[in-house]
Amino acid sequence: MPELPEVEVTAQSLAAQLTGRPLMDWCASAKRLRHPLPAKAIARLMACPLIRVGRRAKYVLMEFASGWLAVHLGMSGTLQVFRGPRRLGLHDHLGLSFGPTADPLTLVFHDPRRFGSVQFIARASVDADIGDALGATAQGIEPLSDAFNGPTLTQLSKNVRSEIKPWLMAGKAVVGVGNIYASEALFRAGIHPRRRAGRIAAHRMELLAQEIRTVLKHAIDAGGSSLRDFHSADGAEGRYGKEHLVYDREGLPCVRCASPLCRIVQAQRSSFYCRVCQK
DNA sequence: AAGGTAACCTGACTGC
DNA sequence: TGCAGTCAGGTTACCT
Repeated sequence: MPELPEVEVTAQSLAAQLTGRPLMDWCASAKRLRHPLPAKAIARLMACPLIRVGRRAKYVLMEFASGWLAVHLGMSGTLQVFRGPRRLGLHDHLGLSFGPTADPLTLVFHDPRRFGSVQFIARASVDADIGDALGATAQGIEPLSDAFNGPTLTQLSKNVRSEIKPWLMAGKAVVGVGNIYASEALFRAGIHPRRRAGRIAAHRMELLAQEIRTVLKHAIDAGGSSLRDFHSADGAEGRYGKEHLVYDREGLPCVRCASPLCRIVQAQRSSFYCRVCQK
């Protein structure tokens, strides 16, 4: 479910509801996620205020004085805030209760497929960029930052022989672009998903960088894509799913030229594109 | 270095 | 109604 826009919408919602509140209690399920829950670190955060909530790549970052809780939503994860205390239900893995005691809020991490994770990143272990501590998919440039533009993307793709779509999704050059938005941005830029990254002209890379930003911003404004069951931390549904131009539209007419859209598989993931409009 | 493959999981959907 | 097969927004480890 969650690519950058869904994670951003979640982080913004958590920030609005939980910033400044102290962690008062927590509970966890016994089922294991991609990483074991950092139980000791969470225990040490008791009574510590949540300084702020942000995002890096596809990670939600909850900042405390001693470090960050980094939550990855995997394929099916959600973070939702509930008023008052709340027990963990089926597929809930972590509950964090924030004060004040008179009016507590409980944050619940729910993830049926358990591809998600919760890690603690100690402040002391971070040099410059927290992305370095988060793994291979968080190394690249944030696509909504000023540092992300055509010339930079062109520079990074020099001599890269990988196909553009898997390269975009790998997170080494740009982070947060997942399967949906990679397909959408490439369609809007008129670039075939199989084209070699290092063989795309600078002016087309410029357009691609622009379309990546456009697609992500539109999705954030719409509250995220709502495939299956995405909803943000306040329970609202994303509406971007209705705006997909190619994703999950195999065989349907291209909005530009009306020829049937194609589906191929790259790096084990479905790619959707128009064979006429994308070269 | 880059590509392929399998693995980690549950749930929704399709077709027989 | 049920059962088997397929697919899903992500990441990582291990092969060639």
